[in-house]
Amino acid sequence: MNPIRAIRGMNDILPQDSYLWQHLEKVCSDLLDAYGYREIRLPVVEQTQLFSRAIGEVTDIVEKEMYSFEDRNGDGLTLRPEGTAGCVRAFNQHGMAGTQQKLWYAGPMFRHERPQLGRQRQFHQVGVEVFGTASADVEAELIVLCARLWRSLGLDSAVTLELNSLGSNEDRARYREALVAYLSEHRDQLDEDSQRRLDSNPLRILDSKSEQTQALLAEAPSLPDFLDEESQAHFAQLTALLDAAGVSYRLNPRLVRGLDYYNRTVFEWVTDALGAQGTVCAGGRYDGLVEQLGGKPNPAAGFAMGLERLVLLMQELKVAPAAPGQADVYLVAVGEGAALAGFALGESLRDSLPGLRLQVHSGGGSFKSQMKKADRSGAQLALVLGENELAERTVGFKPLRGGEQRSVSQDALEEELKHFFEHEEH
RNA sequence: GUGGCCGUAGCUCAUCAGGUAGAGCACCGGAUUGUGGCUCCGGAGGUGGGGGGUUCGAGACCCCUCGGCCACCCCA
Repeated sequence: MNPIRAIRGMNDILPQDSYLWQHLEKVCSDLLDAYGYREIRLPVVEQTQLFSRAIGEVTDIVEKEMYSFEDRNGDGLTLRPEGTAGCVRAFNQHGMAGTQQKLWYAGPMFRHERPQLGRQRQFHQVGVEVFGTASADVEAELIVLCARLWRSLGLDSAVTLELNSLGSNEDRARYREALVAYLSEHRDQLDEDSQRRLDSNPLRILDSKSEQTQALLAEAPSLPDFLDEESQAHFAQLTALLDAAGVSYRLNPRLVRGLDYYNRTVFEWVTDALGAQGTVCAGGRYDGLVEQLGGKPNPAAGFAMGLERLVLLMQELKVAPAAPGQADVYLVAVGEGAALAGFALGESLRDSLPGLRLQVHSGGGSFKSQMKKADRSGAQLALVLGENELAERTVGFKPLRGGEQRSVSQDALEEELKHFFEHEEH
């Protein structure tokens, strides 16, 4: 019989890596907490309609990447391909309209794409959203928060910020028209993909990788020229705030996002250390989305970061913290009586020293094989219990990383352990 | 979804004009009685991703399929 394998593009995260994920998640949640953001936990499955309305009917995500299915009631459901839509839905559903909300969430997202480095079918994001505030200090805070996160993780040297404004919906519509008019005249000079996008999603042509297309775009109408006064002022305020905070950025008038709901500010944190999947974090303002999903008009902005990519980047840059050992103390017990006593001793140590990372050997075996496991656990100390110790009510106290084994009475063990690890701290 | 490269023990790889597979690491055990890390010895572990075809005979050749990597596309 063939062994069952995981679904393509849906990977296990093994213990040798999970500690890194935990580290990343902890740094994120601590930082968000420090900025006053609160966690919201959202379902992984939503009505299909939520995503087609939020992300845009003609986007690739909706057209060909969603995991959609009918449930037993015949309802059309979809595994969330991104987090913002569900977050907006919750915002509306729970009557948060009119209040300022600073929220974050983390969890798996699903897109049926061809897997490659930094791109899985089940991948993980941390998303951050701010509802109810229209001013640019919101985007500035989101960006500054990211910058601090990169510093905490040791990634700041490898990521750069790209920034642009899409203007108002009207600005964007006028620009779109002008761009289509210009490109249509030169349609035959566009690459194949761009020709297709000319009808479906013309703004995406701006970040085409085709040299020929890029050459053509040099002469094309430029998005910043189409911004109305308000959008210009908004963008100016944002850059002033970033300058004041000392966050550097690169203005990229070609930067557009793949999801339809953005307006005004869009930004991306990119790296060249990860091959083709260079975007590690991206977001922007989406003032129209709340209303679009049936709520009262409510300004909003947010971003999401890809955790797989951040983990890869930490590994690539070798800024990942070292993997912790399985235990600090490993208790070895040989013989039936000793195994029994050792098991009880382990529990009593856990009572008296709750923070102690103690592994009690299980599975029996010789001193030799148990000691071998003690060593491989990464423990600093082995506690050895055999017939002799049992008879004397002592325990062998053996430092594994230098030092001599000595015998310690079981009554004094707690104090000896405290003493040992106080010195280990340094 | 498209294109290129690839798929041999848990991992990294080797072998051979096509004649039914090895090494290192890891794992388990041993090297005088109850003790790890170094060394030495031994053991276990592969229907050669899966299926079909060519052949007297295929892991090696052909096809399909599944999977991996890279790029496109897309995006975090």
